[in-house]
Amino acid sequence: MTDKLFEPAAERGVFKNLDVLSPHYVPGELPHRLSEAKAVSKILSPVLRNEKPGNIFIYGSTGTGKTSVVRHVIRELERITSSPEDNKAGACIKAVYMNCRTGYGSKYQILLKILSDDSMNAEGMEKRPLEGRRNKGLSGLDPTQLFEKLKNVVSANNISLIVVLDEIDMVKDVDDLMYLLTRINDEISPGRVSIIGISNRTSFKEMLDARSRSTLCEEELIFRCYSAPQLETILAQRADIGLYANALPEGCIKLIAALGAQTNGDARYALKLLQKSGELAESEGRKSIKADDVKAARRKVEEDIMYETVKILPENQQVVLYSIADLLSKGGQYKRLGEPSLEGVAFSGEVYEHYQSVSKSLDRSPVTMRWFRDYLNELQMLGLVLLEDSGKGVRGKTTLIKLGRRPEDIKGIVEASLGLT
DNA sequence: CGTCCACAGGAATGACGGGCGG
DNA sequence: CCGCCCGTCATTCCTGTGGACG
Repeated sequence: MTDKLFEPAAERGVFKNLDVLSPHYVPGELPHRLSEAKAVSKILSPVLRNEKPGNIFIYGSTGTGKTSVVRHVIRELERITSSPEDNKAGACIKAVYMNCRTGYGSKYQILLKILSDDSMNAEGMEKRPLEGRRNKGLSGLDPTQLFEKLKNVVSANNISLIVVLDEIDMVKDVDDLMYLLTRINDEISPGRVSIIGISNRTSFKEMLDARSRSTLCEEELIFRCYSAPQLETILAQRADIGLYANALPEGCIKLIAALGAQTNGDARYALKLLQKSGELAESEGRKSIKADDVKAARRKVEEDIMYETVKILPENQQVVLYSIADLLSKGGQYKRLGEPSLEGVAFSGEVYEHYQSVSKSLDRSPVTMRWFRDYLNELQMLGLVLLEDSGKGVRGKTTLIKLGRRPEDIKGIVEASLGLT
């Protein structure tokens, strides 16, 4: 029983406000991430005195609040600078956030984004006599010109520019980008640029060259996974705002949190689990979630998450993934030489052959070996396939390809994404 | 032991489409 | 509307590497 006698009539039985469960929602308070938020704001605080803060590299697996914390701190920073009594130094802070996975995978695209971002063009820009007319929207310029342009804008307006690069491991020429952005600080007197890089890949740091590593990692933060009790608080907080009272029994919170903790302490996963559980309950006309809903939602969530990553892949990559799944689901092993067959493993050669015939049957023209290999590596980066160097004994030099889960499942997901039958 | 096979991944180059100036 | 300059995707060519085999 709630303390209210009458609940307002609602179409939905469980959800009051679904937005709250979205991964993009940044709550006013971040449970269990206060010290991280403080650390970030402390590093950034020089910006309020018009001094350059250190670059930050944030590392932590998915759903550990990296993005939320950064957005939260930036939001706070913007609030402070917009109030004259808090912003005594008159600092002009521009923060540009982008997720490098979605369309910002090269230094060019990133520079373009920074320059075209609303916050860079908002007030002030046109008024200053920095270059006369064409200030807005210039693309079709080469990177060095973009660079000069950015320098001018930042310097002429004494901007403290904070570039947030989420999923920074997805940008191809990071080293170039790092060099470019940090060089601005050497070449201009007023104005400064600092970088916040976010990644969930451990290996990323090693991929950087020594120079850009030391610049990016001036300050380093590691976000640890959430424990089950921590996830409980997070879930309870969101349920409080997003769900009707009593829609989520205590036991279900614990269950979802436990499952979330098993899945790398991924809050995003846990929240999605909550959402799907609620939808299941609603679909049966109930007003509260049962443990069975949660269990049933699990599989759905995993498929959903995978589907999301597959869906945004270029079609060619999807076809490559499909070929792998298809071959492995048929138990593909290397047949040409009388070699020991390995369960669930395929060689790059045979997969390429299969890919060619799959492409034909889909009425698409297959790409060359060369690109096929690049796609394979790309899929590995995304964690969709496992590649292993065939060490000794197997064959000259080849790659062993495996899938993280059942080939049939992946096949189905890609089929859905490509719109096959 | 040299040669060939099967593959990895760098470099050069071209086709294509988008925004911009005229 | 056209030509220009860009980035991206893709091909082609190439060099390197390691096991297999006569």
